[in-house]
Amino acid sequence: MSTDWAAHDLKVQNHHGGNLAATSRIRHVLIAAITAGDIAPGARLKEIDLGQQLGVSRTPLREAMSALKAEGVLSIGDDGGLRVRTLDYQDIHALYQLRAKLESMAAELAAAQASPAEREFIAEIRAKESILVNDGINPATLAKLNGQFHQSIALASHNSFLVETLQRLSILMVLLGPTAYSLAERVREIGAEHDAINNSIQTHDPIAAKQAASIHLQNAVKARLQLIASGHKDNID
Amino acid sequence: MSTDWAAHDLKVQNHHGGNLAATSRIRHVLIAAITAGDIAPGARLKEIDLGQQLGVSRTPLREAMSALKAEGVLSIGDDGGLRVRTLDYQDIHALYQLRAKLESMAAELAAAQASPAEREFIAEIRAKESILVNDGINPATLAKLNGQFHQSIALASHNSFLVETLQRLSILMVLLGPTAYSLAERVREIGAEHDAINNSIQTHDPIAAKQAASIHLQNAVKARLQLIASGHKDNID
DNA sequence: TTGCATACATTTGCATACAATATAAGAAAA
DNA sequence: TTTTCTTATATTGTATGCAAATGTATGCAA
Repeated sequence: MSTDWAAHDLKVQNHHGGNLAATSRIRHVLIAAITAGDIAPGARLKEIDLGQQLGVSRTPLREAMSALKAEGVLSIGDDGGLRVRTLDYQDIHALYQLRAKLESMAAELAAAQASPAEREFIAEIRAKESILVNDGINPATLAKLNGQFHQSIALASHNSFLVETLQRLSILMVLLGPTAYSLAERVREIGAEHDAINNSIQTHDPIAAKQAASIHLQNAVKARLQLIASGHKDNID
Repeated sequence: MSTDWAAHDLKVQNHHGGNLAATSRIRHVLIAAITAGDIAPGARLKEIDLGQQLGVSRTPLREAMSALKAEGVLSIGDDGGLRVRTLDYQDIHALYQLRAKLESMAAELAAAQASPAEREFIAEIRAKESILVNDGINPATLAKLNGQFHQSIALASHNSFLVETLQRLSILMVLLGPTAYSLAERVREIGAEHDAINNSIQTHDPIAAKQAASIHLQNAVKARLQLIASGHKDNID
């Protein structure tokens, strides 16, 4: 395996005082590496190797892994070693099923009680996304914007635990493989579905929003299953 | 503050191989201490003191705290110190709102697709609970059985992420204070509500199960708010 | 060849030591 | 008295070393 994925650094987003450096950074780097496919699900993470590649000692590394284990990203395999969690067919269904329920709940609540500023914010993200789609921007950018769209809706639900939970589930999505706004066809569909959600929110229609989000996720899992079946491998919404 | 809560030990429930000793144990002890009210929300956790009381060094302690932070039980306060998370009025609403959605989802799925064995298991727990209620058993035992009831339903949903998420939320419930099956009146109501859920599951009626679970949680939050208003302090379902 | 046992190597778990940073207290100057 | 600078102390962050546990390989015997 190449060792260059340690290059997944990023400005340490330490807004006020938090756990500035290592532990938090390691967590992000590991997630990034998994997202990029540099570390595959099932791969065993050995503390010493990992520490050397990341340039940190085992102590903060273990803390990061402890957190990731709690989040369900890592798990202890049959051999006792810590591994990247693997999702089987049933897990994929379960994950999407739960996300569908929660995303539609978020959309419903957002449509009912988002503030004007929040509605505008959601609309702006959707507009940006729409433009980028037409420009044929790279998948990674679209995936990021997609995440922002969903998160802005979650935030507008004004339910912090819903936000946390969806955040957690979206991290688990990386276990399905690299994101794939690479299928032009599906990209268009996603745009239309996002539009439906956004419109419902803008018109204060909770029922429609809930419905639209539900359909969106239903199509997402369908697309995912197609990808799996075709062995094509790639992550969609 | 008394230091005797370190006595919250417990047989190391290490069924196959897990993290037998310190890190895992610390996590449980801390949760138990918070549940019992020995450590109040908002309290700052200082590594050295804590380590001495628990008889462990800071390293495993930090790992446990790192995990609890990821789970949302602990959070970093304004001063940068790690504290037990405090829930404000809105948080309580949000927590119950999310639980309501997920518990009803679990009940719905369980009613639709639980195996015969799973249905029997759920019914047995309910029966046990019913007997204990009539015997006037202590609140702690009832709370434990209540947890088993809800968990057995979650498991019967056959959605592992739903199980994980509900598990996580139920841990956060400890932040609301000590459990309170101490209100005789509410105990009876809970029994009736559990019966409704159980019956719907036994008769394979997903819609009724969903409805019953939803009502159950709605009443739970109402009871909780009453407790808060009366300053009576005590945890209900 | 298969099963088992023992020895070896690897890896994790924990503790201690060290470093850096934040906090509080106190003294000096305005 | 108030403010600020300094110093001391408390607390968290990181590294390393050691011990225990666990997986793995090798060899022997059936």
